[in-house]
Amino acid sequence: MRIPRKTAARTDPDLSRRERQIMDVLFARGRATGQEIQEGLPDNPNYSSVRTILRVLERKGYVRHVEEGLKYVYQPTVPREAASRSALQRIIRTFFDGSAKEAVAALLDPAAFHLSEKELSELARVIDRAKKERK
Amino acid sequence: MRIPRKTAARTDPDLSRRERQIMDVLFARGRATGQEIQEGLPDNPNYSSVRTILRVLERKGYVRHVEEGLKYVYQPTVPREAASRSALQRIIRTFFDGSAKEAVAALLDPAAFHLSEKELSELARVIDRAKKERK
DNA sequence: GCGCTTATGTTAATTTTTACGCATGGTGCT
DNA sequence: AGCACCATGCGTAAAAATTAACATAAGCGC
Repeated sequence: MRIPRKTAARTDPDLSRRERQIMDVLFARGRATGQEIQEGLPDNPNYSSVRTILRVLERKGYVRHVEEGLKYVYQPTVPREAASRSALQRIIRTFFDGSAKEAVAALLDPAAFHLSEKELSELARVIDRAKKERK
Repeated sequence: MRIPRKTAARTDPDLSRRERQIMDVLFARGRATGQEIQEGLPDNPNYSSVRTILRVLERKGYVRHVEEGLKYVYQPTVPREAASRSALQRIIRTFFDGSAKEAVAALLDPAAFHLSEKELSELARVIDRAKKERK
C-alpha cells in the first residue's frame, strides 16, 4: 500500500500507475464521482478497483471527498495550479535540462502545438509585463 | 508483465512507477549505464532490480542498449523531443484544459519559474517569428 | 413496511511489479 | 591456465497493486 514518508501530500512523485491516472482525471475535471472517474480511465478498470484506489489516495492525503446526495464527489487536495507547477517542474528537469525557457520554446513550436495569432499576441504582452516586473 | 497493446513504443501512459522513474532518468541523461540509472533512482533500489526492469523496458520497446566495452549503455528508443512533446501534451490536457497558451502563460509566471531578462527577450523573438510564420 | 436499486465498505484472491540471490561468461592479470 | 573481477541473465520470492466477491446502508416507489 505504501504510505508516503512525509504525511503531507505531494503532487506527483510516487503514485502507482492507476493512482496517477486517477489524479489526472481529477485534475482535468476538477471534481468527479467514482463513476465519472472510472469512465475517464484507460483500460476500463473495474469500478470496485477505482473505489479502492480512491480510498487509498484519500488515506494518503491526495484526495478528499464530499458527500453529495447519495454519492461521494472526489477532488484533489492540492490545488490544480500547484499541481501543474510541480508537473511542469518535473518536465523541465527531465526534458529541458532545467531550463524553463527551453520548455516555453518547445511549446511555441508551431509544428508541435497550436497557437492562434491572438494567443501569440497575448503571450507577447505577458512577456513584456514579465520584463517590466524584473526591473 | 503487460505487453503494450501496440508494439510501437509509446511515451508515457502505462508504465509502472519504477519503469517511469527509469525512463525519466534516461531522458534526463540521454544515455546511462545500469549503475548510473540506479544512482538516479529514488529509494536506492537494488542494482539487480534495476537491471530486471531495464530488461522489461527493453522487451516492451521503450529502451535499447548498446554494448560499450564490457557494459551496456541504455537509451530511450523514442527521441527526447518526441517524448517531451507528448509529456507536454498530457500536461496541457490535464491542467490547462487543452490550451497550450495557458501552459506557456503558467511558465511565464515569475513567481513560479525563473526566466532571465535575456531569456524573455529571446522568447519574445520566438513569438514574433511564430507570428510571421502563421501568415 | 418491503423490495429494488445504487453506492459504499471490507476482505480475500489474483495479477503485476519489484527485488534479490545465484549462475554464467567475458576480460585482464599473474 | 588459473584466478579475481565485473556485468549480465534468469528463476524465484516478496511486495504492491488491482480485481473480484460479498456485505451493509440509504433512498425511492408500490
